[in-house]
Amino acid sequence: MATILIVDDEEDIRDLIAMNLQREAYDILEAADGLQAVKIARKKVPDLILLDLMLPEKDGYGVFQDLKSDSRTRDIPVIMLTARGKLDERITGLALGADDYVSKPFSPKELMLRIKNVLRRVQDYPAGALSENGDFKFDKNQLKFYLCGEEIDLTSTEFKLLLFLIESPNAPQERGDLLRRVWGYNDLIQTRTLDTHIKRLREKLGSHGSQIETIRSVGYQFNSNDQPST
Amino acid sequence: MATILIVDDEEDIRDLIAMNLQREAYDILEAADGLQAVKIARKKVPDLILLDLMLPEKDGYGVFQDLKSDSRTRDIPVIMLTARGKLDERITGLALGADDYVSKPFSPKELMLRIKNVLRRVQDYPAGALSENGDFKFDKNQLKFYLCGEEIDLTSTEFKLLLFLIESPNAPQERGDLLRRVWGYNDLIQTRTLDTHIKRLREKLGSHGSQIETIRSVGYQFNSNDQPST
DNA sequence: GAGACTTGTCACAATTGCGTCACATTGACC
DNA sequence: GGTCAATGTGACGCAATTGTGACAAGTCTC
Repeated sequence: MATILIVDDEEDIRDLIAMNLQREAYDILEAADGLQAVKIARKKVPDLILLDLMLPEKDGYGVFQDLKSDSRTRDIPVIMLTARGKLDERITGLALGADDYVSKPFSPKELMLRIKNVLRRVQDYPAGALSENGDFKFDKNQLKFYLCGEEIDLTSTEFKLLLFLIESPNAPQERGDLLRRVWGYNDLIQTRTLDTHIKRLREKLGSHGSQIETIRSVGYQFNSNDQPST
Repeated sequence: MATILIVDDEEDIRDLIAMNLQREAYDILEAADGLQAVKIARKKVPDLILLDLMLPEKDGYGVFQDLKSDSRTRDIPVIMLTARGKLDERITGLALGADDYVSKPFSPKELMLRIKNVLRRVQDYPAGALSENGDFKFDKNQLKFYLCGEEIDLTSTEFKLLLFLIESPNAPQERGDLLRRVWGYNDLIQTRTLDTHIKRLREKLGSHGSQIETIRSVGYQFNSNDQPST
């Protein structure tokens, strides 16, 4: 379930959003002014904040800055709502770091779409969808792999193999296990396929390729560079 | 002039609407049942559809679904009319994607207001109907597509396909999902239709065609050139 | 009903992933 | 240092996937 904080004093917008979203099991928090919003956001961390820039008491941008300056709320995506769709306001909002920007009047459909788009980023990544180790980062949903922030194109076999190695770092993985888990081979067959793929992986990893170590007569092992937290 | 399609078999409502609206230069189309409504809507694309859920022949929701599953009418705003103002019905309607919902009995003034509200969104603020990514721009109301400001003629299938890809940029869209969302295929059927349409799209996109990337054994992905706002 | 347009399917070409092989290199043990 | 098994490496070929052009059926327009 996603939690959304709505910062707005107009009831109809709250109703609209509540009606559209609650059916899909969203948890709605409400706040009529800025201070309260920041307070709620810090207490129960929402997945998304819907911020109306036309607040009665406080400047919407100020609330936004407050949220962004607190580490507990800094990384929550914010969708801004404004009465006017002026370009310079839009630019200001996006420049400040808003994730999206919707001008009133808007259709329910549009708002829902934007909310879902933003939430998709959050919800598509349930715990475990991202796997990370040092400079190695996996996006298991999108089947993408990043090395030092740069996307590296891996084939699906390479992806599975590297992921399996990295999820058990600093421990040798036996050939038989690798063949079973990555290729689905159940019999202990004799094949050089594994070695060839290790080679191709090392190539694609460049200087980091050496982190895949050969354990003679056993298999392969990924050596993490991560410092164990002391 | 705005064009409104009224799907209703109660003459008084039609009269009411006609009287109120024609003075302000609206074009009224009429349909007494679902099939006819869908037919008219496809032929002469209205700006707004007023759909009575209490139809004699067909289920109003069914008509709605029909309209929404056709690319030519999918993005026309729909106001639902119902005799009952139950909240769950209202929610069902809005969840399905209706733009507004009016319960009978209603005052002419209220209905006019809602009609004008919806039309204003479409006519003055087409923002919700616009989808944009880099040089790619969609007008979902007019079903038009612009590349670098120039209109490119897309068929409705091409439009749906490209829009779906672009609304989830930089992420692979699986063949199955595309076939389901664009073609409505629910079974995992084996077809080359998708590939053929991708090819036709790439052709029409010219040098930008390469932004549609093939993800082997998975599907296709649209690569955005947009810089993420920092 | 003629003609233009859209769209699904097919056959064939091009591409890509991947398993295997031959040979080179390495490392353990004598 | 010699020997042998295990692994590294580059090349090759098959099979699956995708690109491409043509075609025919269906739909809409006039």
